[in-house]
Amino acid sequence: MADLEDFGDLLERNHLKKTSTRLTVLGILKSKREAISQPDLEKILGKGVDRVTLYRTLSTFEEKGILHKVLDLNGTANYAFCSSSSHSHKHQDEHVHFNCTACLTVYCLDELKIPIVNLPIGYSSQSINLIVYGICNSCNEKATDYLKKKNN
Amino acid sequence: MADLEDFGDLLERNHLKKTSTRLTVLGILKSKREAISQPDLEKILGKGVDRVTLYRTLSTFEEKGILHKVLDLNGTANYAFCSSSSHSHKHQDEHVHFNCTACLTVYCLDELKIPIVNLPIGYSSQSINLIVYGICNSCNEKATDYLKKKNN
DNA sequence: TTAAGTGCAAAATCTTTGCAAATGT
DNA sequence: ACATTTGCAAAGATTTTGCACTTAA
Repeated sequence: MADLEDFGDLLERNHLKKTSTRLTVLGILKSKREAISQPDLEKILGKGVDRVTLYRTLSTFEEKGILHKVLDLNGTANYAFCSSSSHSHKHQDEHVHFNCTACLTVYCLDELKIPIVNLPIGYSSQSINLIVYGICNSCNEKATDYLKKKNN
Repeated sequence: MADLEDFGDLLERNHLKKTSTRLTVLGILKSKREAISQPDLEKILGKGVDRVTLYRTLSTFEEKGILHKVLDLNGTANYAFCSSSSHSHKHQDEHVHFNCTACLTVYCLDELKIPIVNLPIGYSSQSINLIVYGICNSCNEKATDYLKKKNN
């Protein structure tokens, strides 16, 4: 699998050492299109990885622009792989996020770009965050299935 | 001042008792167009108001749709008066927020409505949150003044 | 009077810090 | 070998809970 190689490159480019925690975290996040919270990552990783290390790993990745942070409904930080992370050092994640209020998953809708906002005079923009709260595809389907069953 | 009366009405309409903490908090938030964090409110209120009561006051107000919660850069909850709070029970705050990365103030840009987002099939929206990070008018002016002084 | 709201103490979470030991280059 | 990263313990910060007391209606 070339992915591990890619992660190695990615870490190297960012002057970070290629440690197992870092590779694992990148692997998990790359494989999903969801943003995952620190507590959830902790569950996935099991107790092989120290919580503090995870905190540090995530904030390092965020500083380097490898991951971006999305705050969900509760203000919990969720992390997702930056599709543009290979391009630059800059923290740019100008796509829409979707937070399902049923399953709490945070989706990165990479294809949906954030429209331009005309700020009042004197205000200058550094970055933008647009998050839509609602019911995701999967939860909507579950609800539909449930109703079907009920009516049969 | 008719405001206190208004707050009384507002509380009554929401089946909440007219207590001094609630009136004070509403007064503070109504007078600003900024969203204020729990710690900042606590500072303003002084130790006359218990921290726990403040937490409960804010979350009650949010549930009732009297205040809306905006998460700033750090994921800290900031609360602002809902301009539409008089209309309905629904939590609708579809305007843009601005979080200054210099002074950390969260502004409600009520006049800036959030553009419509076309979600992928199967996703349904309940509410939307758009927050722009950057430098606010006041901080930009301070920077300009500083440069002027420096060059004279 | 009495249900709702408050204040205090204490628990539960969440996040950061300091430092010695381990690890990648 | 040496700077970086990790793990642990502990501190700090934030938020919630339980319960007796108080207050608005």
